[in-house]
Amino acid sequence: MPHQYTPLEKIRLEKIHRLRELGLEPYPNRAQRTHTTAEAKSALETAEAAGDAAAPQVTVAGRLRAMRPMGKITFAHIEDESGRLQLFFQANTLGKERLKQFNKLFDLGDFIQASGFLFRTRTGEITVHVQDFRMLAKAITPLPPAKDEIVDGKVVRHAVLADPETRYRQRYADLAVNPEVRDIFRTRAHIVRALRQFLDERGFLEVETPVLQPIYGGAAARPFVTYHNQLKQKLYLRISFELYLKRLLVGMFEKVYEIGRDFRNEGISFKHNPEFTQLEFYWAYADYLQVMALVEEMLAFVADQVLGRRTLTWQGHEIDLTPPWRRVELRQGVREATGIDIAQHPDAASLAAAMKAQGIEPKAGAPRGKLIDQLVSDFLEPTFIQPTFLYDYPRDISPLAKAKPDDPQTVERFEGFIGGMELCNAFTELNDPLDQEARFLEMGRTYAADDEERHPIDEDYLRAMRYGMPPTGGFGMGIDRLTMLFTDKRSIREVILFPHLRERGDAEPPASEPQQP
RNA sequence: GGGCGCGUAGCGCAACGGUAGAGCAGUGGCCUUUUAAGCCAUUGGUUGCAGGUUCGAAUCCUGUCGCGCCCA
Repeated sequence: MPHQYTPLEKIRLEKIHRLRELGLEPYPNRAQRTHTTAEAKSALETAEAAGDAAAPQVTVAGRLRAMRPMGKITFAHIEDESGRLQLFFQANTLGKERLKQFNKLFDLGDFIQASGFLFRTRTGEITVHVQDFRMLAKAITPLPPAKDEIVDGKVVRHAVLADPETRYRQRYADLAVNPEVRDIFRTRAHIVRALRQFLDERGFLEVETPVLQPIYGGAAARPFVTYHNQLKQKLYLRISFELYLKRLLVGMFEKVYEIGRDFRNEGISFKHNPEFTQLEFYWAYADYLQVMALVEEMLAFVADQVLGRRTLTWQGHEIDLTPPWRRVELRQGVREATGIDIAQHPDAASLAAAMKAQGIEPKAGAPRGKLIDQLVSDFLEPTFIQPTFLYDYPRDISPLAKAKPDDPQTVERFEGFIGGMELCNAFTELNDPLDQEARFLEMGRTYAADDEERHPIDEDYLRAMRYGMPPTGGFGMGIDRLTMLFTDKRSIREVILFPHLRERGDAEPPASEPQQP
């Protein structure tokens, strides 16, 4: 269905028509910007500092964000990515007709260009005395008006776009009127840059592995399924990179990492988006304790780079990322929190009975590992506000981790928590192909055929393991959640540019449905 | 998946059973140092959608769609 223009939009369409009648192209191909608004301001400050008599001449460009026509003069503000700048339009300089064109045919939200000399107004604000101006791109739809008022030095925003649904569905409008939202994504980029720098400096090689995989694995999650028409082959969008990155260790790379998108066909919540960004690295000849030390160093480095300090405030909590982080052994942590010693309960039935005895309702039909997972999620995770490593996990929820030499029921694995949120997961990688095969088979028996976390066996991965993989420490971390911590956001949707929402009735249906397997 | 809440003009909101409103934005006018500029006038609504109760529904009820929060 074609767009129905609103009355406000129709007025602007009419203005486009009038601009063209006047020979003023509302969508010219090129701009002539000489200075960003920030550069223009510093140009004047530099000239003033040098005692320069001549005012700097600039051409600036940006979105019109405020207009104050006052008879024979008009004040306006434009905004570009570097900030805002005031423009001064005067009938004496431009002529009455040109001023009227600006007042009548230019609207808030339009991209414009203005040329002139810089000066300071009576109040001292750096301003362009406009000698020429032109439309760069006419906005037909009015942006939600966001007026800022400075009260006691604080910016008070009036009537800003705040509805979360509109903000996520029309992120472009959100970004256009809410500069602090743009800052979130600058921080996010900075975090990723710092992670790359840290790993690159330590000899890690950045690689790219398949997103489309014939067999999914490496995590406990349901995949998205797609289909290659010509190969007549079912493919899965990856749920993790793990099995491919470890194949690279077989291939003699010793330190590899990948930053990319994982896809999990699961519920959407304030901390889950169906596609999310993950960092995984694998480090040959290292174990999970070395990985632990590297990780706390890495996050302290990121904090230094991004925040310039090692503490951050998240949802009212002062969080200190300075190493070393608190370390909690899982068995001991569970025992202290619940009074249950999981080592005394080697099977699900026994553990479930112990939980009931403590007044905890065990998840029906869950295997032992999932019951332990339940205890961790309910009793430990929420208490891990300061950075905490929880280590030594039960074997049966960790099919890719290596058992402890003295305790075959427990694997060398840790998870990192901050702000009560799981942030990362790591282990000494299982590199014994026979044990790995046994684990896969074990998973197949333990999990019901319809369990979403039951995985098909990746025979090619086992083949790779049989060629030999060195002892290795591996690591995975959610970049989205890390960004939430660094930007003090409670919802993952605030740190993803275009989060997934349920389809609205007004969406255009695709020309043809994608082919289904 | 369950519970609670929200959906009113482009935006942020009011009206909570009795004529749908004010502000900002818009439109017309006045205004040569403003900055939520000001002043005068003015346009704009199938109150998410579909039913029901009622003399009368934005308001109460049911369903539905979307979003948010809490829980699983």
